[in-house]
Amino acid sequence: MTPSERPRRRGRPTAPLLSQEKITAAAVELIEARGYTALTMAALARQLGVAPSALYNHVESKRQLLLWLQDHVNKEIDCSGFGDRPWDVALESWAHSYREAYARHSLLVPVIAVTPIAGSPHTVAMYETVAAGLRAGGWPDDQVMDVVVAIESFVLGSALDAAAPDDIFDVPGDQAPVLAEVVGARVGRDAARAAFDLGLATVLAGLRERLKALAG
Amino acid sequence: MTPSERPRRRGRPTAPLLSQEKITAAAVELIEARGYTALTMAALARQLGVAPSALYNHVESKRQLLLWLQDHVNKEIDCSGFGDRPWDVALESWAHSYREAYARHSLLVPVIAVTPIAGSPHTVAMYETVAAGLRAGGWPDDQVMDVVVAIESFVLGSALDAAAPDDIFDVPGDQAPVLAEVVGARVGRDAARAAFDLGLATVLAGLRERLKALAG
DNA sequence: CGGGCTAAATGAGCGACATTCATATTGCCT
DNA sequence: AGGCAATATGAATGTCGCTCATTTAGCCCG
Repeated sequence: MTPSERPRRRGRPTAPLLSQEKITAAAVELIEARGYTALTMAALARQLGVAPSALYNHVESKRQLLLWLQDHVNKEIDCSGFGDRPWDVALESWAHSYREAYARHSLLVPVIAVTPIAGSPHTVAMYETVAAGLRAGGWPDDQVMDVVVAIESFVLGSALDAAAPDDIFDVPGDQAPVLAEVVGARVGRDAARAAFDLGLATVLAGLRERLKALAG
Repeated sequence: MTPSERPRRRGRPTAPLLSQEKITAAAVELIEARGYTALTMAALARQLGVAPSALYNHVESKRQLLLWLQDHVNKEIDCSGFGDRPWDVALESWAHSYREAYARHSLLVPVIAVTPIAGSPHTVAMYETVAAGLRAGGWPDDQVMDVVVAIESFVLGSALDAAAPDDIFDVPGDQAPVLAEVVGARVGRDAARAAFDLGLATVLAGLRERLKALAG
């Protein structure tokens, strides 16, 4: 049987079929169902029941779509600690939440790391919250962004690392004996997670020390 | 005037025109001259005076080419501190060198973060050196890779950050007043560099403290 | 010495994508 | 009622990475 072709209407529909919200939601659905390689403009249009070219009435380019996705992801990052908890505690839970979000969206990392935040309202809101929290915690204005960027760099690097296969460091023991041994010494655990936890704890300890030195 | 078509030979040449070294070198040249977007298989073949399909007798895929590039880049990272300097000093200069290398090759970051190192001899050698250095510095085997990965995550995240435009955090002051202020408070400096230096110093301080606690 | 195997090139062409464009249809505003 | 703007369609385009049949030349082996 010929599949009953859905009779697509030509021309302007009564109500717009597309919008930023619908497109972003469909993209998220697609990614969660079939991963980032499945996110093509054609597949996205299909998901929305629309011709590929129709998307371009609403989104400038695929790159812009990724920025919408970024803002969507950032909306889910937990900044709630800033305000009611000490800056270091808030920073820690923010970093954890941030890493988890981008571990699931590591393909976005190289895009967002390089894109101005101005067009992304939730992203701006997040930075505002974090910056205000650090300032309230006693950090001088001219170091706040350095702290934010340093943590963020670590978080995004760790998110990439979390997307790596578990055996990424496996090597024949005769080529690199020490490496083979220390790699072997960490099997069993979630290695990427352990490295992140160690790194984050270390940075936070260092930051506390630094702020104390500034104040004292 | 018709450009004198170089008479390409068909069939097997007397001596191979291509090899891993030549291809990698040509790719580096191309990237340094015209950036990563110019690195296409066609352009690379052109650079080598060869048909695009000829490349595939020597390299499996573009992805593999990028891995060759990774190994080439890693060869230039300075690990000389390990062996003759204290572990923390060596780690610091390694991190600096590492970041500089990948700031110039940030497109490789998402690729290498996810690719097993086994096929890349210089990369393996680098990790072996670093692992041996940390062990010699007193780090227990089961934490060596966590330290390495933590530093590496920070370095790669910072390399991405270094590729970002300077105005990435610029926002209208009415939308995010605190953010606008703290961003304004760091103009003039190389912001990405400052964040990296602060982060690295902080991590190193934290690591020293942690190792002391382990020993004591 | 000659015949086949293999390495290494060529060029045509394919399939996936993002993106553009002419065109069509419809609602809204004047 | 007329016209404009919004929003869809589908065909077409250009760029890529990559494959394949074919060609040529050196090398090994009988």
